[in-house]
Amino acid sequence: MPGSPAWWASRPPAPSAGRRGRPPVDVGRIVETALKLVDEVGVQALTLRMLADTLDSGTATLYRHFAGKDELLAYVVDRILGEVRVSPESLDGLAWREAVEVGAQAFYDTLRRHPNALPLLVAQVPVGPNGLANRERILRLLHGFGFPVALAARAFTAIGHYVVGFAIQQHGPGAPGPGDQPHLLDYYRSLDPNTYPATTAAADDLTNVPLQEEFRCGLRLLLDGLEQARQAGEPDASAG
Amino acid sequence: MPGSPAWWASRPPAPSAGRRGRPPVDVGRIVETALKLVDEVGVQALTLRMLADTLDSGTATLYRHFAGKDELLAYVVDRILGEVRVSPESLDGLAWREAVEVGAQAFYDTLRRHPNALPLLVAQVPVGPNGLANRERILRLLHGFGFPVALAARAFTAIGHYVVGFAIQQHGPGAPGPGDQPHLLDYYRSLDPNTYPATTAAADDLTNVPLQEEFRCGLRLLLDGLEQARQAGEPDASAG
DNA sequence: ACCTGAACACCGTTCAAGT
DNA sequence: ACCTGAACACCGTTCAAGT
Repeated sequence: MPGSPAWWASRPPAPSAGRRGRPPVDVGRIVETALKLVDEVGVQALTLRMLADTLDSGTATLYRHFAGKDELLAYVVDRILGEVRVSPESLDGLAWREAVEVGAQAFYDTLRRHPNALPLLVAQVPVGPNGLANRERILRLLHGFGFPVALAARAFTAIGHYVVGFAIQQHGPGAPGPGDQPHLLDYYRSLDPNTYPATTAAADDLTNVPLQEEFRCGLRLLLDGLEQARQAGEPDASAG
Repeated sequence: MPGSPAWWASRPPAPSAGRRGRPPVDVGRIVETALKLVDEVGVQALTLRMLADTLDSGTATLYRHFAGKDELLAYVVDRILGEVRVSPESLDGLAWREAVEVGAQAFYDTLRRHPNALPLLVAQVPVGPNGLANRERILRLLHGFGFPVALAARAFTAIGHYVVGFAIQQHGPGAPGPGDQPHLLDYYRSLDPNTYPATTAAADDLTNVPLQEEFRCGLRLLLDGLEQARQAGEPDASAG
């Protein structure tokens, strides 16, 4: 089912109203609660039993709204992508690079709010409504600034990869938290300088860089390359 | 344990020789077999029972060599990173961009050989011996071409993100295989052109691009940006 | 001293029995 | 007609009992 986008359109029947005074168990509340639990305990620790208990329900009930855990998690991903909000007015008068930076920053900020959910965002192409809407917005922006269709598509992919890749390495589960940061630095420094001279020399730069700065620095590198390709006027100007 | 690099140095005692005619169950053979199974059935489907059966052993035996499944999988990751081999002679006389392209291509080719293992490479900073060696090699190369230490570190991170991000979206589990490709294209085309004009217009470019070409195109965008930063002479030339 | 069968406390998923 | 308790076939991990 995941990997195929068709399932997104075929939703189960509308949920019934809640009874016995409990709030109704509808798709929206399940997804909202699942995201809250993922934020709290992580993707790996989330179980359907835990989710059902939090909803004052049973695991079997969840299967009346979703085909399985994977489908539920796909809805959680789209729920997160819905948080990426950039008001059109805030982009007025900006050059394409600045506008894309605002969008990438908003995406990055959203991902930072849900670090435990990051593993969910890497394994699939998001085909939910919010994922589609975000992509549509960026593609239109780039077209408006003269990007050929093919280059705009590649730019979107490259920028998306960069943001998610950066976020997961810096904030994903397993990434060193503020408390572990010195340990990772110590680890790099403890390596034999004769065997790893470049790594030990760059130890500080591999661990101690302010995140916001490093995020923008790498993003600008990517945008610099895109600007060159745009000016060249065709997507494959630098190839062959 | 994952996320902290210290465990890598503390290995369990050397394994005993095999008995009863079976091949010995040592760390190397466990990791090799685990990688083979991951390649065949995927990360999600790999179970310790399956691994133990393949090794003609029991699950409890695995815990004499690894602290748990996570640690075993970290060894599998480093085993994969050991496949990235670039002979120093093949880089002779190349400009830094060409040399980095060769390295990134070798990394990408290795990942393509193990598409089912890709989810393992995104959630952690590889601190195993092969991961360290690869990073050391690239950092030294960049230093040799005049990259300041900080810029070289960021370049390595950015390029690594790009390669893994590209590979997982194109080849990871859940990504559309050759058989699903037309379905994804049809899905994009089936969207309402009034709601998603840019997405439907770019449908072909989002699904039908030759992979090798798209990989190099995006990589070159990144390298273009890095070249500008290098010429500017300092890592934060474009910032503030 | 080293190995491991069998158990433990779970997990996602299903379905027959309830209301 | 809709919901769900209880079961099913697993999972990663542990430890007492074997050699």
